Amino acid sequence: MARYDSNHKAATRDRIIEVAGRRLKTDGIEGSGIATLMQDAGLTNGAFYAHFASKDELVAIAIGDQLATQRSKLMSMTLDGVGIREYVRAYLSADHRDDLGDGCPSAALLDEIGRASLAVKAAYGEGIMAIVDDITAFLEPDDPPSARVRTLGVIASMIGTMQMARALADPVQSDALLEQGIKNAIALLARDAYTV
Amino acid sequence: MARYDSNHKAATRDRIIEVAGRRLKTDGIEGSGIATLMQDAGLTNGAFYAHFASKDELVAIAIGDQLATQRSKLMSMTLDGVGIREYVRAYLSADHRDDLGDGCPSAALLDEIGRASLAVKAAYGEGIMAIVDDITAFLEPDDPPSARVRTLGVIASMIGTMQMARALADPVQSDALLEQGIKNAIALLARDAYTV
DNA sequence: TGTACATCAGTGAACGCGCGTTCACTGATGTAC
DNA sequence: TGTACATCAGTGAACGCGCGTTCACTGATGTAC
Repeated sequence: MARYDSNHKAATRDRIIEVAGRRLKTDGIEGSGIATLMQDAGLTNGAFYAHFASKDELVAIAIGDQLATQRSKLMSMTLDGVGIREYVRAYLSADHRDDLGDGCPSAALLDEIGRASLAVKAAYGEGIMAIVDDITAFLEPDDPPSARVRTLGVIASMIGTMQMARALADPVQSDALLEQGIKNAIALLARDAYTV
Repeated sequence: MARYDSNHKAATRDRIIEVAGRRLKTDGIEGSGIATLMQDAGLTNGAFYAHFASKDELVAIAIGDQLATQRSKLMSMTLDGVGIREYVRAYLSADHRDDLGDGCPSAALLDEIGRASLAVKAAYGEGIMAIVDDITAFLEPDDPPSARVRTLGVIASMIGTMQMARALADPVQSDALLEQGIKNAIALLARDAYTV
């Protein structure tokens, strides 16, 4: 193979992490094999261990990367009262429901993360809490200790709604649930913002 | 092997379904192998196909059975305003979070169900909707078409909260989230019951 | 009453396959002389 | 300028293992005569 410029290997590693994030969300952690992940990145299975110590390490990194991507997308929006409602509507949309690969890693993987290694859970916890902190800073700049957990509660509610919408085979029920989920999230956010 | 009385085989089948439900919730669908499931039931792998056509068939049946069990437990309670709050508190408790095997199949498996076969999703949809209908009949006996989806929304919210509580490695955050989830579920129920 | 046979739930070895992981090797390039 | 060697990202075959599934067989019992 060719000799590459100094950042080639790092770029390859980043590419693996990115395509792995997508594949994990589509097929699940246990449903995604090393050979498939590497093929997605245009490589063969053997090269994997030149970049990562184990599948578990990649899973932790890829989940952290997915959350970081979600976070920066979120931070590029204006999260005032209007912006947050827009975000809720986009999150609980049929488009998001039907697009696992581009979607939220929590909705795609949360119960598997609960069963995963401590390393994966730690990476997930850090990533989701960074998002929670950012949103909370927008919603309640005074940031009382209880504000973070209220934000987290709304997020958890939205994740459960999306998972349920994906599990229901009946599209009418699924669509109706998403609509209801939007109302619920907005109600909880209002409650959070204006009552203690 | 012995010749058994007429209901022996049906009893064995029921036992497999029951232990499979527990194992699936603990280890996930992809994480549970036939050999392990049969060992749990005190049998060897080969006997599996005398009872079920495939792993997928058992998964669909076991998930349906888990939901039916949950339903009958729920129906043995008085689901008035007080009873439903009690149920929410029991659902979003640390005990439930730490006991996968005896717990809610939705919280344990919902994202995997979303990726599963149509047969599994259909079994899940029927089971969860039966529960939703029962609860709705208690909460809003007039049963307007929108009442079911409001009940489903609260359930989905509780499921997401439980999954998040299980994914967080930090017990302080996890406990706080459960507390918040109880408040949220009760708020959504009140909203559902008294506003349109 | 005693013997031969049918029944059938369950056994356990085997099938091909994909898993995570290892490793000897490749081959295009940069460097040394 | 031309040749020999070092580098190293990536290849692809192989490892032992567990997967879902198949199947010839077991062996305790009930039935037939």
